[in-house]
Amino acid sequence: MKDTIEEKCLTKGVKLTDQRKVIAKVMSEAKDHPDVDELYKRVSKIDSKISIATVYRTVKLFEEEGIVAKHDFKGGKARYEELSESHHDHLIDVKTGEIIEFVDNEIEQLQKKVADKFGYDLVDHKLELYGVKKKS
Amino acid sequence: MKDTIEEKCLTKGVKLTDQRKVIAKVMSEAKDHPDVDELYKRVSKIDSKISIATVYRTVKLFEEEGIVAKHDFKGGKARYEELSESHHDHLIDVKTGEIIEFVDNEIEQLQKKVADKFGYDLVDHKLELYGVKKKS
DNA sequence: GTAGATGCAAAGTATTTGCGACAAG
DNA sequence: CTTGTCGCAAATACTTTGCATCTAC
Repeated sequence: MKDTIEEKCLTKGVKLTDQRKVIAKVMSEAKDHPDVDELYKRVSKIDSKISIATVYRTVKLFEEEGIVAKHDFKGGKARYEELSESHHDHLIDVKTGEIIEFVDNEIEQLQKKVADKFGYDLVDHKLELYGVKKKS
Repeated sequence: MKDTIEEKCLTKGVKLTDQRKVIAKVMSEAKDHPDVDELYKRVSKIDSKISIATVYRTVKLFEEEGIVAKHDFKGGKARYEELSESHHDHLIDVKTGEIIEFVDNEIEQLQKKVADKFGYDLVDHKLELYGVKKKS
């Protein structure tokens, strides 16, 4: 049930090198949404011989295999997170950069309906809310 | 009522140079969501002396002034569109790249509700649907 | 007249890639 | 073995910037 990234690689026939294992571990443990630079820093602490090119190649590979999700939040840098079975969207605090994950099935349904209305089948979607904490 | 980009510049105290007028015109006439390269091409046809640096500087300025919207759709390049009073979201055909604009007030309301639930005031949001045309 | 805009080319970022050496299946 | 991966540095792609010149207001 708890499909780790490593297990998914085996399933999908992705060769499991030492480097990939380290990167998989780092991504699994990440509670945030790190960019490649950040991943590289964390990975380097475990194995300083891993190059940033490998990190780039690996996250791209994982993304193509549907193992991790890539986000292009504001800021130019792509950020990644492990893909779990439970889909969620993001609420981003524009002041602090903090990211809150949420799910809203009602919105999900409406999205399907909209796509349907235009004659499309939804293959993916992205919903980002940008907000500021209330005074209250 | 029909605030042109030029009029908005005057209102906001943005200096109206010849270059900016040309860029404003091109953006106003664009029915699609061009990236800077594409804008530069169109602008060049009108005045070939305008540099791409100016296009970059101008779209950035317009964005900061709230005159145009910047989108980071898949593909690395930022794409722009004139901001009209009517907000809308995007449905992107993953096969053709075609972009359909839509509005769904129900979804808009739910977004506010979600932000509210977490104690946030919504300042912006981004909703992109990616789909493929149905066989039907 | 003066603050701000432009063009050009050089400098930044973020990401990708060619290549010889190397390792997983 | 053989195919695919890695590290490295060079190359790309997109965007920003320093500086001297020019222009809208």
